[in-house]
Amino acid sequence: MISDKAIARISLYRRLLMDLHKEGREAIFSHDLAAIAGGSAAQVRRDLMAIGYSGSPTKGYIIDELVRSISDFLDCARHQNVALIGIGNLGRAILAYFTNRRPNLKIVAAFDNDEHKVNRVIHGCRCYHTDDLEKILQENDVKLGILTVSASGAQGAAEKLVDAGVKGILNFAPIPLKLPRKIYVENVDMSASIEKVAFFARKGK
Amino acid sequence: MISDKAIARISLYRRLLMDLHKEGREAIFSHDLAAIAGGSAAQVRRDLMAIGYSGSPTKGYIIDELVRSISDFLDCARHQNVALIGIGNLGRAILAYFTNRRPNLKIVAAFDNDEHKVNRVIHGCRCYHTDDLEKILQENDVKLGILTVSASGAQGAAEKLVDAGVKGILNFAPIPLKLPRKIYVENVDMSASIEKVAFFARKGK
DNA sequence: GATGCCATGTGAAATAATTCACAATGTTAA
DNA sequence: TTAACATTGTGAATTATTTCACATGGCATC
Ligand SMILES: NC(=O)c1ccc[n+]([C@@H]2O[C@H](COP(=O)([O-])OP(=O)(O)OC[C@H]3O[C@@H](n4cnc5c(N)ncnc54)[C@H](O)[C@@H]3O)[C@@H](O)[C@H]2O)c1
Ligand SMILES: NC(=O)c1ccc[n+]([C@@H]2O[C@H](COP(=O)([O-])OP(=O)(O)OC[C@H]3O[C@@H](n4cnc5c(N)ncnc54)[C@H](O)[C@@H]3O)[C@@H](O)[C@H]2O)c1
Repeated sequence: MISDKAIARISLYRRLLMDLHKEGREAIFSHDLAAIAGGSAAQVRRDLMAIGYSGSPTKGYIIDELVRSISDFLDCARHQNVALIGIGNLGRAILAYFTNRRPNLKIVAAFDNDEHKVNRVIHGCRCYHTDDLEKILQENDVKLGILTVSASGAQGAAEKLVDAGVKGILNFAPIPLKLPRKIYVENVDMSASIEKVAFFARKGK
Repeated sequence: MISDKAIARISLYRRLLMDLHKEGREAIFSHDLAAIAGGSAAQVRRDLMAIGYSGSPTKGYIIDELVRSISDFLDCARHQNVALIGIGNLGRAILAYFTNRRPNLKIVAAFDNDEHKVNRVIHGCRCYHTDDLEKILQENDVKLGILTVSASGAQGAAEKLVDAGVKGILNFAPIPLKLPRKIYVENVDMSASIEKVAFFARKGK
């Protein structure tokens, strides 16, 4: 099985390649992509090996073909719907950002338990009360969730998502979730990130 | 040298331990902390070995002592000032969040190149024009930066930070920065994170 | 049409991270 | 007092990830 680090890099490659493609660039060598992505050429080649795309030793990788290969590998055939739980500061920022960005992943519904936030439309996304979560998720075939509720609500909200059939969660709350093993959870721990920066900026890596 | 993954976990341990301390808990065993933090007992013990704190085989780790040990290890003696560049949706969410949260890391100034955003005070933080960045950072002895500008502005803004003496950057822009090796950069790539979730939720890990 | 050049793809080696497993230790209970 | 017990700290083993290094092959140049 491919590592999650590799998937993150491949996702980054795609984004960078799409930019290059827009600028009219047609092909790229592993060491150039590595320089742009901040890795090594060997690592780029290994990652691309995993997705089963072959470049040519003389031209390198043909950018539009490679982007397509990455998409075949990463994306689901049909697009996947995403729910966002917790329409606070961070949740709204994420809503604004993801709107019309990745065609393959679409935030189709947002939830909060604060009455002031439900029944509004924020950045084109309808907001519901968490009480309606299971119903709305099943209506929209949602299998992915982004969790941006406060720490105290995170575990409960995550369980609601799982009960509603969600298979993967991107968790921004600063606590680990206890969920069945089969649910894939990715934690984004910004507090740890800034502390890492403070530590290594001081001590050197 | 200690790994950056270990630092992230240690930062998480501290947060969890502080919560437990508030709830009145006095001591904890490695396997209990592991269960809460979502890791293995052996890993907890290894991590704590790195910071030089020893528990007792019968009581486990004394929580307030351990928190102090972690802080001695992670934190700078004096608190460290942080600058935030890019007062957009994400920047404001981060400002709101970090205000009065970590006493040791304080966002003391925010910057943007949009005239509408400068000279305001957002969540208690004064906003300046990026033209004044170097001056303000040196006046406030800022060595850390959080970068939340749009992708197109990220490289330039990062260079401004480095010129102003910043040693570590937490980068939310979706492109890798090209900076001198000695600058520590931590990238938070939310797009890659959600694509990871989509991938592994579908394929299984 | 040979030759040199350069980049790919990939086994193998190296390095990094995690887990195993157990001696050492202090506590409790008989 | 002593035996049984649970947990720590840590060398060693294991597993994961990255890097090395080179055979292979296409293309330009002579
Ligand atoms: N904003 C940041 O920069 C930042 C940084 C690090 C971590 N986080 C974490 O991200 C999460 C969100 O942060 P934020 O700044 O947006 O917080 P916030 O307080 O602005 O928003 C939290 C939202 O969650 C809602 N909520 C709380 N409990 C809920 C529940 N059980 N069900 C449904 N909705 C619920 C609240 O009504 C609120 O709208 C928090 O867990 C926070 O710790 C945020
Ligand atoms: N919001 C999210 O959920 C999210 C998710 C993933 C990545 N990001 C990334 O985080 C960054 C910020 O996202 P956002 O949603 O806050 O965007 P935003 O457009 O709301 O804010 C960007 C801010 O940066 C400022 N800016 C642009 N160029 C600048 C420069 N050279 N100097 C100073 N200020 C400058 C703009 O004036 C604006 O205020 C972007 O790079 C985005 O790609 C955001």
